Amino acid sequence: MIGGGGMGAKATTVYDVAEHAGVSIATVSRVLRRPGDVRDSTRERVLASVKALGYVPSASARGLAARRTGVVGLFFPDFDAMRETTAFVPDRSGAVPVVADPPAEDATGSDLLYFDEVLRGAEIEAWRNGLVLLVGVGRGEDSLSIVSDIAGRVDGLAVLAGSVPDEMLEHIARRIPVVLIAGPRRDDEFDHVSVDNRAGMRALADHVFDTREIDGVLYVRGVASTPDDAERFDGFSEALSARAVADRPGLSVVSAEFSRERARVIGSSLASSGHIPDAVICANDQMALGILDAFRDHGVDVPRRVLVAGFDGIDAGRHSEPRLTTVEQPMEDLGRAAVHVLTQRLANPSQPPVTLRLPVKVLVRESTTPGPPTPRG
Amino acid sequence: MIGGGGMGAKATTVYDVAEHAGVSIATVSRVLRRPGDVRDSTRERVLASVKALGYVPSASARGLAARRTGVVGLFFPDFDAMRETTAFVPDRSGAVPVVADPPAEDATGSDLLYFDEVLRGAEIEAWRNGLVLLVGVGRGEDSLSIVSDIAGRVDGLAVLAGSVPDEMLEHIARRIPVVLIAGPRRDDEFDHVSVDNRAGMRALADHVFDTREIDGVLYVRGVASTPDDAERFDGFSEALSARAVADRPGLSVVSAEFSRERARVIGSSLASSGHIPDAVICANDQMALGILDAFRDHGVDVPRRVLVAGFDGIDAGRHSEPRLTTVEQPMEDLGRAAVHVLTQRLANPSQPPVTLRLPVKVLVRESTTPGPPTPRG
DNA sequence: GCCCCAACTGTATGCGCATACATCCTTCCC
DNA sequence: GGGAAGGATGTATGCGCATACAGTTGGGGC
Repeated sequence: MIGGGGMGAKATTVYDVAEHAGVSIATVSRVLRRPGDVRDSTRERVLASVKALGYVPSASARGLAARRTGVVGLFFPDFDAMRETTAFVPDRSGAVPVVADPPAEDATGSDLLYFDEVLRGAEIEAWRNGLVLLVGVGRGEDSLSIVSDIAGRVDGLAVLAGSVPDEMLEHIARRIPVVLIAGPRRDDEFDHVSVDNRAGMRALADHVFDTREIDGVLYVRGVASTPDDAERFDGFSEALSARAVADRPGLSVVSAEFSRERARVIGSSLASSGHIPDAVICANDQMALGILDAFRDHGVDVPRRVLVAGFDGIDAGRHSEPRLTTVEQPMEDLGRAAVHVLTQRLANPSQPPVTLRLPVKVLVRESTTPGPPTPRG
Repeated sequence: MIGGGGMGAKATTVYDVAEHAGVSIATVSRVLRRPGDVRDSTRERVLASVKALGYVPSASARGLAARRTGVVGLFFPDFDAMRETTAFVPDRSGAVPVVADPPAEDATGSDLLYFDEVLRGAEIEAWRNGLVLLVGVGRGEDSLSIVSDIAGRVDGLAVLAGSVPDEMLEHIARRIPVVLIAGPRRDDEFDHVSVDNRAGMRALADHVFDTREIDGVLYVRGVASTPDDAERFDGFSEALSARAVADRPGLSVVSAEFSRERARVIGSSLASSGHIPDAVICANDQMALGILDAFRDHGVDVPRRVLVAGFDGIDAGRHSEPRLTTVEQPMEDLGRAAVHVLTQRLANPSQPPVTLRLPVKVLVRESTTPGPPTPRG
């Protein structure tokens, strides 16, 4: 029986293959690990036995003996954690519903897409180095045991900064190399990979201020305790103070905690109070989209009445009306860079801590481009 | 030194912890595996040593001893394989480019997004079962060794149907359970998880034919050798033959191999020849988008002159002009179902092969909705 | 005060493979 | 044809943990 997989009859091992091929287990092992060390005729005989017996080497045993697993881990929190608490129940109904699907603005929760790209990059770079990628998603209180579990399975671990307490990171780092993704440069011994939040926001703000005369600007912060938010705000402040006092815009700052909905509320009260600034710059795209939502609802013309810009380069920003000017982060490269740094450290454990700053790019779109609107399509 | 991770000084083991805590390794193991079996005072002492020494259990050793890894694998091919052959080279330039980002139709290559959702579902279901997810992406000729490698690391493997030769699957299945995703019901011993392609396309075609009088219809196939394509075509044929001969549309069939570009070429020649059917139904969204591209270029009005529909529910179809009517596949549920089935089989290896058919949904959008165009935004 | 049982803890072993080292077999050269 | 230098293969061991089983301890009942 083919589908019986591994249970019941125990899986075949090197010993089985060795006996079947009439060689020692060392030879079997060599055929699989360093085929060149084995005579052609022997190798073929062993491979025939491997096929005949359906032999697949146990990575556990291999990892134990070789003291390395060939796996790198990627860990990030699931901001959307509470979404799926239900057990999976197969639905066997046969009817196919036919429903109208009216145009709607993009759903939120695009954080996951963010990770998807990082993950893809990590997988690519892992593959290029002959490694396999293990993904771990932290959910609530289990997070700690999950990271630890994963740490035991891999040769190196990439962790989204802030998703794991420092204490745990240090614990893990005593066993394997750890690289932090999207974290700030900190005064620690970890390797880091991140984007240049400060320079990106600086460039974005400069662009907005250069587009036309801005008397008042609103900066919408995210969660102030996060490094990303802090760095972006620094970049913004820098742009502001770089301008001559004469044409330096008046500044208001408010926080919407990276939430589209909260930003929408803020935008609404702004619009209905009539105190609309000349530009709104947000620490991420979700909040910028929330601002756009509110302004559209209140008939506030973007970009003619007010310029709006975000940060991240999420997909939804390419489909909004108007399309959103933003700072594009190289998500996939973040993932690649993380694994890249891990392999470097694995190859050379004693090298000093590395910090990679990936460059970003300002994408100018209609939300900060006054003038004749670009025709769609 | 914290960042030194695992190299050089060898990682701490149960033996170290046991000695530090003044107990035997069995007790250390029990503290981690079945805390209830150990006296409170002992447990606390051991845990203190674990923390003090930075102990993280080796999953390799654990897996070897316990004969299970606690990992499930997900394997799929990278259709976009040749994209990233370059090594990752960190870019350290400090300048932030500011570039205009004109509206553009979505890039292709959305296949990956397809997998992203499956992956997410698989991860969720794995987590719910106390498992970890290992992802493998097949690329070219390495694919075979990659699958085999992964098979050695996991307790069960979910594989996208068609991405691995049957021979290899059977080989692997002698060691661990294998579930095929999106494959057809076949006469084999594997477990299967797929969507109801036939019923979905049947419902889609019925919808199109019911929308208004269709005299001539073009069906655009994908790669005819794939099960998905075959099942969808069956569903389409079924819808056709279910109609009274009197109002059964004339049929043309052509293949664009699931490619947007090829479909665009087909659409162009159609438009310039003047032989435009009343409806075009495509075996996937990418091809439907290609048709839309061509018709737009040639000024053919969709949906007034011709109805167009696709299959898959990819994101780009929600942003096209007009938006694309399609059959939405529950990608995430596919991933969840696959892992669900795996856990079932792991729990009960002797159960008969399972086939799960997930329901689909027809999303009716403007590409098949004649009448006043829905205002955007 | 003694015995028995339950709750703990320790000892010993094997999981399946990689690999250092020993052994045996070829070739090749003088 | 003898021997040396590799080349090919076999032998023995340990990787770190889970666990069956043996051993120890502490109470409780009589």
